[in-house]
Amino acid sequence: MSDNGPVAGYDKHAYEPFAVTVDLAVFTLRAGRLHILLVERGHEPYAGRWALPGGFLEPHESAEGAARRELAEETGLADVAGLHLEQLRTYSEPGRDPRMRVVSVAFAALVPDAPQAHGGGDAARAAWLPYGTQGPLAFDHDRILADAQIRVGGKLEYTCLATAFCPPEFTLGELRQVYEVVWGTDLDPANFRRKVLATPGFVERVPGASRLTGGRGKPAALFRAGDATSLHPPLLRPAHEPTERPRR
Amino acid sequence: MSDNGPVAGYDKHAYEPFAVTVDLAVFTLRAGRLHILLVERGHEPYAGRWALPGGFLEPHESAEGAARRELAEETGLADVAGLHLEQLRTYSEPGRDPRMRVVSVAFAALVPDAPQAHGGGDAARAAWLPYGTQGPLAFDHDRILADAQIRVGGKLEYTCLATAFCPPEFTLGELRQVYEVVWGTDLDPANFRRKVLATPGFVERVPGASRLTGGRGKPAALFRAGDATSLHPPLLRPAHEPTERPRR
DNA sequence: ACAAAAGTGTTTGAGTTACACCCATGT
DNA sequence: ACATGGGTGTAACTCAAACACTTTTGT
Repeated sequence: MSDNGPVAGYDKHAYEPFAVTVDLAVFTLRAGRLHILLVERGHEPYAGRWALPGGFLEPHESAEGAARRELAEETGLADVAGLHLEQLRTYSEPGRDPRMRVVSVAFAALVPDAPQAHGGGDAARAAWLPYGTQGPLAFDHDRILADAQIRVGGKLEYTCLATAFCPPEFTLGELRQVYEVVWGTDLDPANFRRKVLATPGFVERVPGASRLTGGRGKPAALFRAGDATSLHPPLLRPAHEPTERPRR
Repeated sequence: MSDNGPVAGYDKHAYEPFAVTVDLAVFTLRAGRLHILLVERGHEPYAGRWALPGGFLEPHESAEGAARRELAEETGLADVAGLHLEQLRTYSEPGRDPRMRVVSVAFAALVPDAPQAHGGGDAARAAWLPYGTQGPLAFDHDRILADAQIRVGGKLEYTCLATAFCPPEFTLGELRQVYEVVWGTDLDPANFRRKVLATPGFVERVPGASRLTGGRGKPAALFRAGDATSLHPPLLRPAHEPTERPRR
């Protein structure tokens, strides 16, 4: 952005051009497992491999705009406007695409329990796969996906992001399951409930309504996502390995 | 990255090329204030305005590589390898540079009390300015800088990042000052000390040595940065609006 | 009746805050 | 002597983990 680069006059074609793309890690919760949206590549390189959905930036759009457009095309969802879409980071290592220099802005998207995936506008096959079963992906998409999963898991701790996985109305048990599935841990239902309700604006009660929770158990109250976005104090993930702490 | 874009054959010059640059928000602590490294623009647009240092990606380097190269050029520091450099996000709105389509990967860098800034390899003037006194910057750099400051402040809470502002050996008072300056709050020295020492790997004692703290007061023990990177439990910033707390 | 999940209550303990107090140095 | 910042001790408080217990459904 400064003029300290080698080109002072911005000769548009003097240098090897960079292609700029977006890649999307689209997560959903289905059948109690974290799923990820993937497309199958039709040609080389990596023909037949799964890859993250994505595509080129068009001249008039920002990376966020391109990501939301791709999200709509690949998921087939009608109202893509309300979905959570978050820029992750940009991957720019030379050689990450063998054909040319591609700089890719990666995004993470969170969608409620998903409609059928379909191959977007073109012939590529698209599918929701349980996270962890996807095998090696094309390009550096394994790394992007891993980075995305870490980011999403971390953001659950200090944001109200978890509601993005839920339908418009949900029970606290469903909300708790979001944390349990993404973190791979169990949470105490009683303490979770207190914690969520003690955070103003995290969720709000839907008056009157309640939902039977799959047959078993007492019917649960329904909640909507509130207008809060951050979680103070945070909802900390249980310590994975209990830290051996020296006492004085 | 997928082939869902409009161009299947990767014709390198068929599209308006994107320029890819890096922009750096370089922070340091000097004289008890947060300072930011800026360069003065020599020509239009925004001639005479301050801007973040940065420049074009060269064909063989990643954004991280370009950022570290620019950091070395602009700060004049010898060992730029150990400095903390962190990708912030990518700014890609069309029109953010009036001349052409520029996609910029922004980084935040943290350096210990700084040597003289000098204009890098070219004629641009460079200087350390106290954060907040810089006036409107060129392009969208005000926003990038604000985003960077928020990110750095937040990361102090749950990472060991604060040592990146310190020289190789430092006192706990100096480390505490990092938090106080970046957050703009005062911290209790006693509790801060306990908190830092209770986190394994945050700092380690330099045996024997101690430093006179600018003349006044008891000589303080010296510490080095440890090998820990994250802070569990976090060192939370005091509540911004003081919660009405019943006194004992 | 039993299992299962929602929801409430209570105990306990870890961690933080606030502040009192001593220590070592320069002026 | 006194101011200044380093460093230790401690009581009060807050919050969250753990778990017992009641409620309401389906089988």
